[in-house]
Amino acid sequence: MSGGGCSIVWFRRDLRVEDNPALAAGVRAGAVIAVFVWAPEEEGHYYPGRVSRWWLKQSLNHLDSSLKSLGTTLITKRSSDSVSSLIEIVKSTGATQLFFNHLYDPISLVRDHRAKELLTDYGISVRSFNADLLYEPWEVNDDQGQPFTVFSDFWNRCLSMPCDPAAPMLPPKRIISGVKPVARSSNSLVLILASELDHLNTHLGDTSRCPSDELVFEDESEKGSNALLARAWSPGWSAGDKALTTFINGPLIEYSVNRRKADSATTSFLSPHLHFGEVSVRKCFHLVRIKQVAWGNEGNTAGEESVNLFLKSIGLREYSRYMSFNHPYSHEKPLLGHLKFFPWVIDEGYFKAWRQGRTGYPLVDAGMRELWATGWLHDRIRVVVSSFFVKVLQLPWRWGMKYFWDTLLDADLESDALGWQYISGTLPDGREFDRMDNPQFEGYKFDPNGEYVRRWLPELARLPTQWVHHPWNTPESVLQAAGVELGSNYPLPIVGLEAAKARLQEALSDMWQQEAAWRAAIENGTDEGLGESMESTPIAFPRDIQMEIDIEPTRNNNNTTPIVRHQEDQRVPSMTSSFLRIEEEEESSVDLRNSPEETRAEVPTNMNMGMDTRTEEPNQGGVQAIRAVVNNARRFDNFGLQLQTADSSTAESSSSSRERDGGVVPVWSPSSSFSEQLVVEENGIGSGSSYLQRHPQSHQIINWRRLSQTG
DNA sequence: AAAACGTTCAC
DNA sequence: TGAACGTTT
Repeated sequence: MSGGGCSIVWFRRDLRVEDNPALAAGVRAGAVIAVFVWAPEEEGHYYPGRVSRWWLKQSLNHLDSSLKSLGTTLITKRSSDSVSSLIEIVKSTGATQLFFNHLYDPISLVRDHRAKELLTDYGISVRSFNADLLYEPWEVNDDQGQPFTVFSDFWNRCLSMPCDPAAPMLPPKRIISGVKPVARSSNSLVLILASELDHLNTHLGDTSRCPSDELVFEDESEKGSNALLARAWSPGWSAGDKALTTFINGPLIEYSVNRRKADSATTSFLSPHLHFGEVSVRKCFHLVRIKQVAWGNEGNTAGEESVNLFLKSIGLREYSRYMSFNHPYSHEKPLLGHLKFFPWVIDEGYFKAWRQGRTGYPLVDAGMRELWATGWLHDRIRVVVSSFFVKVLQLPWRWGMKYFWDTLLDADLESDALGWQYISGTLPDGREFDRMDNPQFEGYKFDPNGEYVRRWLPELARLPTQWVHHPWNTPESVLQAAGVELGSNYPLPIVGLEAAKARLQEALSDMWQQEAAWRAAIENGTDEGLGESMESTPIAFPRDIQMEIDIEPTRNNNNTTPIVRHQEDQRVPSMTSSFLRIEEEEESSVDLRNSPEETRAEVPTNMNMGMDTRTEEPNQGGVQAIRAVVNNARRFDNFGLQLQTADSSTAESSSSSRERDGGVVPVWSPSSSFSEQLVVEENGIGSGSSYLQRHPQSHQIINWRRLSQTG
């Protein structure tokens, strides 16, 4: 035991006892205080949605009972500031160490770093681990030591790393509790236990001074809907483990064949378990690999192919963290900068029709109804509905992403950001913006027999398969026989595909013009005005959208209102009933104002940072993370919460490294004034030349495709 | 056996 | 749309 004190194991999205390095370290170090802090206000816009909160609640209960059977309990805290809560726990328990596992979203990057700094200052020994990824983002680089910019290259490298991902660890056999159990009711057994523990560990902390808060994850209105979820899903790590085994021994082998069916029960259904870290990705990877080898030996190529495909989806999850780490704005800003100039259609009516599954395109509508009803959507259908959203309706992608966030059971900021950016054509390897998918064709591809559509759109149930994916040009007699009355029973398409295509072309040429003008303005050094106006005109978003599907049919299909476009990437709509109200100014102030180089923030310019990656130095992404966080900090400031990073609008980042299982983890610390040079200098590289000078293309829109080809 | 042609699927 | 793969000539 080190130092006689006990350690805090801070659980977050790693709600498992198996293969949990932070927990293992805590157990190794002695007595453990397991803690979960619920501070959703820290997430800003991304207050978790109803179904996601439901899952979390179940998962925490499950973890608590697992911990209890191992000898301790989960202390839960309600907080508006995780780090302060940790400090309070330290004070009340006398803990001397803190262990936690890494997260990679921008808010976590900074929050966790702040936790490290403050608690270290407090004399606490802090260590953090990788529990969420096969490899840490900073471990995967190209031959020049730069982060990859396309998925396939990234994933190929992951699969050919010199070391295999760490083998999963076994769960601890027993945990010595760092807190004395408190007798909530007068339970003599608990008291006996407590005295026993006292006997064993005289230095133990005292939970009576560190009681758990009751965490509230649902309000009365949500309880009914949540009750249904339990029929279909079992949150918690052991159910996740079971799901993993079931999948690997069953549907995995057919994965490649079945993946095109919209409603097949052949996906892994692991995503919510993975989101909350109930299932270890590494364990998943190793088990799947074992199967792959076995099938390889048998010459089962279909099985091998399935494994490759499944691993690829694991890879995309990895890549989403990788992107988030390297480009922390990717959940709110397009990575290819020109999309900033796309004239999105601001039409709440379209948005509502999409959410309610009343667009007039059966496959899209079926998907949206399923999402609303169940919190689940097959991966293929996610692509269909989001592509429709962006290309046909041309609604701002972040509205759609936010809706996914609010409604998906496996809502995951990093994965969803990657998905939507991919769909929106804002990634170098994403699909082209001007390619429009046809929901009718996709319908026959993914739902050839119309079963999926009929399940979720009962009004079309009697339509013959031949017509079920395009009721708009179905003969009147057939419609009548099927009891479909277009425009009342089921809507006509709210936007015709041909019209949408024309509109898209127009919008794109508009976008390129704007982009060219912007670029010209920059070259003339007069970008201030344009940039300023761009940033300062956020589009107001409807505040209280009723997400309930109202029964009244949408009759106004012939949309006569002129299309409103806006030259700005959207504010994220705030649809959840978070008490945190986001005010106008904070969103658009993704402030790129203080330093000139900030104007290229959405373009990843860190591709040719000449730094030595052997030192595992965090790249530019970390710096951007800090910026993002400073913004968030400011956001919190508006609500009277205090974050130490918030006081300066510019942040300096310095980096240092800490040991981690023999490896080195980049640690980011925001301090008083921004200087990217410092980062470089601390590396002992390229001192003197500023980041900007080394990046002449920083001010330009980079053609990523070209770049990635030549590179 | 190489080339031309068709099919499929994009993260 | 075009890269990758499979099939045909």
